[in-house]
Amino acid sequence: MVNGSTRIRILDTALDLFGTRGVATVSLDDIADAVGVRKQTVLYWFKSRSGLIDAVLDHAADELLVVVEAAIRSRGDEPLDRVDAVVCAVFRPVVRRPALLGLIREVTRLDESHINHLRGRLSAVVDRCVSYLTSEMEKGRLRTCDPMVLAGLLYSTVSGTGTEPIVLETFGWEPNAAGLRQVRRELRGFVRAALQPN
Amino acid sequence: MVNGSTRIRILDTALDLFGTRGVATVSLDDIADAVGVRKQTVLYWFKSRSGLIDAVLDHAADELLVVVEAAIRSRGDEPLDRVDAVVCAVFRPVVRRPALLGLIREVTRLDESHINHLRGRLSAVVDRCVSYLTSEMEKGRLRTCDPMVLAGLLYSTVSGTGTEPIVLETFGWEPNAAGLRQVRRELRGFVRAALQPN
DNA sequence: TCACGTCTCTACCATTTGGTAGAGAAATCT
DNA sequence: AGATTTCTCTACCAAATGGTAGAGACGTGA
Repeated sequence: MVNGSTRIRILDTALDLFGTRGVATVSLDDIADAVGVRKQTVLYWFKSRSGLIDAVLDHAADELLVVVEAAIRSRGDEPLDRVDAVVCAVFRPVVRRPALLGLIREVTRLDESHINHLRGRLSAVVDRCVSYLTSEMEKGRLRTCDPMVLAGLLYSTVSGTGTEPIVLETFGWEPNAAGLRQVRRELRGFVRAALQPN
Repeated sequence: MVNGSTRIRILDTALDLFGTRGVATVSLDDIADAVGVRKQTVLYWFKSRSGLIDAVLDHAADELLVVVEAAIRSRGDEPLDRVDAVVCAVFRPVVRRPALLGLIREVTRLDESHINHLRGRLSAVVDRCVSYLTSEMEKGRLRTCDPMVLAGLLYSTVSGTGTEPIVLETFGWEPNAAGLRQVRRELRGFVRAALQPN
């Protein structure tokens, strides 16, 4: 494979389009146009639309895993700081690559097969997060509650904030760099308050 | 209009399908089949697909407004209780009519015109929520922060929890009545902790 | 030079989509 | 009864979709 760049450009472009506009509304022609190529070129690199979707999900999961893994290892021992680091890490793609979380959220609209595909890729991180929260709760360093559900709540809060700028605008928020920093600051405070022990 | 039932059945069915499967993936034929009628009957009642979407959004906004308004008036003076009542109220459709919040969330995937349509219907409640949070913060009865962003965060958390059962399942959650009660309990605790003053 | 694998193209197809035209049944009004 | 309105139907259509078939351009190795 001498020239891998076309394949990667297709993958990147598809991720952006799927994540921002929704998988269902993006056709192979849309992707091909955005890459500057014909639809048949897309079908040369990926055997079908469904295959492309799986490949894009893999691509997204890879990006996300790297980000989260790095954040979990980053800061000191205090769990509130560590969760805070993950929140910041997951929030970064919100600014730099808004499509990423948007695509993960698309999972609710996909076929069973694609759902399972993505789930397989993400389950390791999810398990690690849950067991981490569990152990910190047992030590009394986080508010005691169901760690599984808490992990889901944290995900919903961060992902919802990041993927629904339109909704935030309805609440009066302004979509610029200062606004994003403001949202991130509030988000961190919100999560920190929600996890505080006792 | 002697027989309004067909129109209403179409509206109800479309709300369910749009909300659970996503607006883009549901065709007029799908809706007609589910109602037990031909596509042309749908187009008799609604002048176009776009018109149907707006009508369904109105329908959803109406349902949601009633629920929220009632909850806001319900309990005593304490803001944590009142927010709790709204959380419970918004969570109820999650169980009884999962499509409702799912449809609201679809707003990020819609055209500008539909977005503005829905926004117009919801802005009154949003404004009321924000000004309520503001006044309670000034009285020191809620954790002080940006009330607009907080309102958005609350929405994201509740709506994300309610519309992404698939994600919650990835976190190990079990999709049955007991599981839902569990999620609601954790959600209320989470929000309460996040809003506690100081 | 020739053969071969890589990469993108044009041309085409079957299906599905939103939408139009207009007929027919049935209730309602005069 | 006759006329009109309400409601649903069959029969189409043009455009867009995912996908197939196969040719041509291009570089590489023998």
